[in-house]
Amino acid sequence: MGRNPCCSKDEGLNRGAWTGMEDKLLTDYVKTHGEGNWRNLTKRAGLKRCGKSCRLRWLNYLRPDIKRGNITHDEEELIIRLHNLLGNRWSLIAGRLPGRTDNEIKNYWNTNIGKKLQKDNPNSSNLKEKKEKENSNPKAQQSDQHSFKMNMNSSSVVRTKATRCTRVAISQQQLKPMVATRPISVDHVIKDDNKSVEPESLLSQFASKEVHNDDLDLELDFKMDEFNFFSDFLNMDFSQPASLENNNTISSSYNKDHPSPKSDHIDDQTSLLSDDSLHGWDFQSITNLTQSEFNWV
DNA sequence: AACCGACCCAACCGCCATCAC
DNA sequence: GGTGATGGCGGTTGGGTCGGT
Repeated sequence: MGRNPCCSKDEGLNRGAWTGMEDKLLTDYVKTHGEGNWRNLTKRAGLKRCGKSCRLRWLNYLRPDIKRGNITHDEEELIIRLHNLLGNRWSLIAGRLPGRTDNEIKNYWNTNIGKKLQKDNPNSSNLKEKKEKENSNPKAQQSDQHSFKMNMNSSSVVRTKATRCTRVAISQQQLKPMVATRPISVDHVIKDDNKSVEPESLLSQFASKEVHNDDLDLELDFKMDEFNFFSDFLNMDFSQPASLENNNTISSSYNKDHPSPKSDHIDDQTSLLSDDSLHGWDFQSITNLTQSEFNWV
């Protein structure tokens, strides 16, 4: 059971389509006070709407930077590429299409692209049929889930569930080549005996081969903001057609309109994903990383 | 003109993650 | 660590519109 809805139906709140007056109240309020604190906003702005509804209305409709309608052929192609890569991660896809909202892209996919693709590939059963099949045959469902897991190895879809990871258990053999090739920021390192070790000391030990076999299975606290490979990856400019081609190798430059989070290690952001700097960080690396024997804690 | 089904899309719902206490 | 509040996300719904008969 989940939580109760944020606004119950008997609170006397308005529902359904928004009126022009409501839009104006919301727009004026957000322009004056900024986004956020949506629940309080409804009272302060004098709106009889639940906060969630206000947030959605603002994000999907009232925001000044929103493009509406007329999704271009280029945008459609980009959506297809991104969907192929990310699956139904509409917010991530929308993040790569300036002015487009996740809701709009989701609707566009469901009403246009999805059907188009289904026409092109009539063998793929539709969603309803799939669900009915699952309901009538739970074993087949389990099997499907199993094959899905197995197929993750070969799938091009990157599962991007936004989960913060601050700790990873890692063995010396695994860490050593990483340290040798990439700068990794480490807050502190805990050895098996629970004694903390200064990272610089550890790295220099690696460099001088002073770490012995009994130092295996270290636990690191990464500064994940700096170890930002996945966010770097997701911030790539996929609008460059070459981005997803070239067989598993990323060859795009950064989208300069959407710079990546700060990195202390990379001086020139725009060159981070250039051919040279990407050496060793291609799709195969992602696969290797996710399939590695790290114990993501 | 009236009916009906298909389509579109704004809005809603339920769940999850995170944060503050 | 537990709990409630809040924001964010993806899936789904339902009302309006359009086109065909």
